[in-house]
Amino acid sequence: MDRRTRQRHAIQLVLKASDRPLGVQEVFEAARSILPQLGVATVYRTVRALTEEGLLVPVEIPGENPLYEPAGKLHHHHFRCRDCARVYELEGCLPNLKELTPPGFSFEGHEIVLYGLCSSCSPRSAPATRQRTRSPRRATAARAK
Amino acid sequence: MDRRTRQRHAIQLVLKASDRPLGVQEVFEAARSILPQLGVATVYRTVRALTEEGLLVPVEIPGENPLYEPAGKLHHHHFRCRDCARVYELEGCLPNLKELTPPGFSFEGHEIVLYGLCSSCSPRSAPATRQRTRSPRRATAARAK
DNA sequence: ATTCGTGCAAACCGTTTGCAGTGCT
DNA sequence: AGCACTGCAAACGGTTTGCACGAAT
Repeated sequence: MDRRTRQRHAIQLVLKASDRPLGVQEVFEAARSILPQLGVATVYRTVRALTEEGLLVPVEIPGENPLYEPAGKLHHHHFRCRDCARVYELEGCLPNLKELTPPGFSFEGHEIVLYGLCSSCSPRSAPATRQRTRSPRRATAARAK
Repeated sequence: MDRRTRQRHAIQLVLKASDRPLGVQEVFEAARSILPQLGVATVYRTVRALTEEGLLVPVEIPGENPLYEPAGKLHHHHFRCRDCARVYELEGCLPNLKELTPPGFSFEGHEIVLYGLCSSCSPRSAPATRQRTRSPRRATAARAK
């Protein structure tokens, strides 16, 4: 995966321009508005390649299809809005995680996901810019061999 | 879902007898040894029903198919062994989770998953009972409407 | 006797893959 | 020109669903 193609460029652009992790379908739709003839398979292949090259990091939210964000960010976790389903980046982490590890087990990594309502979807302080995304796209799909 | 059928009984039995959350496929195989004519669809339907009835709780490990465990346990999280892929129950939780919530967001829940090697798979202290499960079953599958 | 639950197979849907054509280099 | 990358469509694999049979009440 070393050539500079339009499609690869468009896909990277979309992901870099987003302030939140995106799913393959979202990337596909966004990139398609730049490059109409783009196919989904290419998005899958490219996202996978970029991930293997270390330029992209998969963000796995339990029960959902994987999202992707550009690599190189500081260690962080995510917040998922139960209303608009968007996933936001969180700052910081917790210090005592390792303490949960049972004796005899070795601790290597962790994942934390917070759930709730984002500021746009909170009943009280709904800002003017309340563009809901209402993205319920979910799908029973596979997880690769 | 109110009748006491053999299959429902077998499925509940398998899940109750396990010390760790199980996937649908695992439940299927185990229950099948009790009730050979059992079909997968029934396992899916029953597990879903039991979950909706509040008797089962789904355990979602990022990037994997959902597992299920009997409801009624104390609040806890899970540890996934990167070698044998088994998922273990952890005790306890962390107190400061809410602090990670950004201003304007409302905190409702959280999920924590630890990764590493379980005691059976740790290089040093491998106990005699080292029955590896090496379960690489993973699959690109859907997540249902 | 009813009617719910089951088993089977087809349908679904996100993801992967084979193949022939396209466009980088 | 050579070959990596793309697009298309078929293949995959876990999960769901329609339908007719079988069993619980």
